[in-house]
Amino acid sequence: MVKIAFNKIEKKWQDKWESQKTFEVKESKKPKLYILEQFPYPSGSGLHIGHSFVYTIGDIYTRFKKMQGFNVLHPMGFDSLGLPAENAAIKEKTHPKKYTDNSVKYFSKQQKALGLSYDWSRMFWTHDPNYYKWDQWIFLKMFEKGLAYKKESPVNYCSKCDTVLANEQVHNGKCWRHEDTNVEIKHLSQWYLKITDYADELANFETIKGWPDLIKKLQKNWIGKSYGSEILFKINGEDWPIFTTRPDTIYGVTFMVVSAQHPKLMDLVSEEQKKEVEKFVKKLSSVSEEEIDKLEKEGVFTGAYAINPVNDEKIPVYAGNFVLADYGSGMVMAVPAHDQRDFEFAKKYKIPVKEVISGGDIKKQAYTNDGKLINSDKFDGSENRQAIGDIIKFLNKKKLGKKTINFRLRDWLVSRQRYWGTPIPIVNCDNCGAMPVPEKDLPVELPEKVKFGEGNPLETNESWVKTKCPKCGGEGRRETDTMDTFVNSSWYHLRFCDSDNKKKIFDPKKANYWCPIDLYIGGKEHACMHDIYIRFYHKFLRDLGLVNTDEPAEKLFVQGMVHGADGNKMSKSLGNVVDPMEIIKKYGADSLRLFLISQASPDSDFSWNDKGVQASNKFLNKIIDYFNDVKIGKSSKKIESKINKTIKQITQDIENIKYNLGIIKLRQLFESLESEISKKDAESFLKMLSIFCPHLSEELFEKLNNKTLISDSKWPEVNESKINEKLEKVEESIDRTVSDIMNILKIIKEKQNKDGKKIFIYVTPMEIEFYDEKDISNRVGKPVEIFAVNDKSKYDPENISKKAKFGKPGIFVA
RNA sequence: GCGAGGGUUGCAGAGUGGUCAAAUGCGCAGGACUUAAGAUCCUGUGGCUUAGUGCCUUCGUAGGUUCGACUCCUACCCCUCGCACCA
Repeated sequence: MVKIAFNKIEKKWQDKWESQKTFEVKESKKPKLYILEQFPYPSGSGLHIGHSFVYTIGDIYTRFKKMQGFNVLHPMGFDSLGLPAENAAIKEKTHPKKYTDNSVKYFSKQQKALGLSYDWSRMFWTHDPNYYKWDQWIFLKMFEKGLAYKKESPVNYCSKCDTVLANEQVHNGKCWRHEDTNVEIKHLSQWYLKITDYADELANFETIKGWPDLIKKLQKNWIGKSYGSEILFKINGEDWPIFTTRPDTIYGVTFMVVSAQHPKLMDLVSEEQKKEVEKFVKKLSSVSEEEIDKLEKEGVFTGAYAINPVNDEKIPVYAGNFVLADYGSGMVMAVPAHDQRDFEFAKKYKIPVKEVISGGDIKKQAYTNDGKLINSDKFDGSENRQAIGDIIKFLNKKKLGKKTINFRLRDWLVSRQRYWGTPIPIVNCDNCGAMPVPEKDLPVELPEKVKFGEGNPLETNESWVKTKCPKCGGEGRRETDTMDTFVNSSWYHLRFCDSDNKKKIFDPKKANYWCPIDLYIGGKEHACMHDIYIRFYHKFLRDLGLVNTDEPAEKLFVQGMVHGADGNKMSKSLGNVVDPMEIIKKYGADSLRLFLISQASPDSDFSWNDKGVQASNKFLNKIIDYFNDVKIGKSSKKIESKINKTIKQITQDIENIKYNLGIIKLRQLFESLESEISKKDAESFLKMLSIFCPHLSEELFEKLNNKTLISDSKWPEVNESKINEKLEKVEESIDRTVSDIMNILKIIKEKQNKDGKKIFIYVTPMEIEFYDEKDISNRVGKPVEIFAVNDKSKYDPENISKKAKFGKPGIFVA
């Protein structure tokens, strides 16, 4: 027995793929394919099992398609700007750049240990100024087109850190570093990207037919296109627009609610109510919608009154904790009789409830069904659905209302008051305002010398902040906000097409050759954010004429989550985390890869299972043993049939990314392999195995005296004429016969306390050539004799051969 | 709270209208090999029954549709993901 040390051969083949540039590609006449897994944030703790899983899924598909003759682009890079590097700077006093560079090194080393088929020559990281230069360039293009603009909006703020906090840094309303400090709300003027200009196009899913329904549903609800009306209410002589889908209930409005986080809230508040409103606002901390929904609905009277445009009624305005400042106009009209949330609020603050749609009983709860209007002046008696249009027409004439489409999707707030992100290329000048940095001055590089831990780090480097206004040449100050790191990952798929380009963001010719991504693989947690942002950016770059496709990806594949062995999400606190590197060390990368994709369907969640990896490892060891002993010569008809059938099935399974089912077929094929097979069949088996377990397959392929790489070889083709269904049927009946014999043996042991000594089998003459005495004897553990039913010399004391049928031989146990 | 997905036999998981007591792997049991253990191989693995048969119960819980449901519908319970400054 020649044992193979997995770790040794893995290194050997990884080095060969690298030195032979096996997976490096360039544009060619061959049909192209672009396969991309969402690139990772290189966290300091290294690769986790979920990473190994996604990369393996993409790797298998890449190797498969390459062998089928496609020109496959499969790149990898690092989304390396982000909060963890900055947190490390604060907590561990390392510089984010140093922290990140180390992480990237560590991370890519671990990725290589998995034997992934990347074109590493295209690798980049987003904290490289050569990359984020183009983030800035896109920002300037958006600014030029009015898609980047400034607006005031609320943020979480810790007075002790003197810093804006991420949601993640807020724990139960307190700062992550100062448990005794309440997080406050502060309003800052911040940069937004006008993604809503693309909302309508993003809400069209015809262009992404290859995406899973679940993602399309999530995006649809997230974008939330709704048809309604905008109605103007006057408050202190000023117009306040509100959005509603129910203008039919406008006569039932008994109060208004403005978001407690609304930047103009204090303008409304009367002197008498000021103290109370301030107290109320101070209590609020988070800007998260999730929190808002879970909160008890509370409010406080502002002292202001709005005028209902249909009847000039005076309506009290409340500040509420459940209205979003960013959605619509940050104010809603409340109709307690016909909206449950408004109803509960009205009961709580003893606000009148006015019924305007008949048909319900509004004493205990709101009536939300249809009916005829009442208490609605001239609209009394009309059906409420009908009234929606009529009331809008009426308001439209007075220029106080109009039909409108509203999106739940909000503009993208990209400003971050943090260091480790792309600097926003703007110079603020007292005379000229916010001026774009000229293209020739890009990139605006992050200064290395800054202080962490208090305030916005960029503001601590005065010499960086101070600059000249690009327009008037006077004194200017650089924008110290950096961009949300989601910006970096919104167009990286295009940079991969031409990652070395020093002059342009990318060469459109190259991008148009490779795009769209044919298979994009990622997690469902990105459905509403990244997966929408990347579509938005792609469309924007299309409108600049840089790409000629409407969508970044033809097909999206959403992989499942790997849970801990206890079924829970892997987490340090639960102690159920599995480190892929330890598994590789112990069992080899091939075993890990095989386990990850054979355990469950790649698109469904599954739980880690130590025994499962061992089983994969065991399977590979059996394969090694087999190839040590096998005689390369001629294959039997049975094996030829099996091999070809397996090729046919497995090709389909891989195409459908049902790798788990493919592995089962490969295992079944392996179980039936015989001690002698042809070189071609042996190679076909290895080729099918190679996309899952590339290292071992290369090694065994080499042992078959091949000088070339299995990774460069051709995917086996099906020879339909070799597939023999009759053979397969016979095999099934042999299995059934063995099982029947075992059953009979069991029964006579139990009933008659008799041990069967010898088995006699009577088979039809047509089948007898397939029945092998030694094989069956081996399986049932008793001597076996097989006769044809028409054999005159057979031993058959009970005349059982008479009962034998095709596919069901007679059995006599002596 | 809202939106999306899911709950299958001891475990991990296949299976979306009949061919399902339900693939495959693990675990467990019996047998072969071995001085023995391990590895490997064979067989079995819901219950009862039977010389290879037949019957009963099961796919989160409770109902419903259907000649027939793990698969379709309704309600409820539980789990996972997302909710806009984590990536």
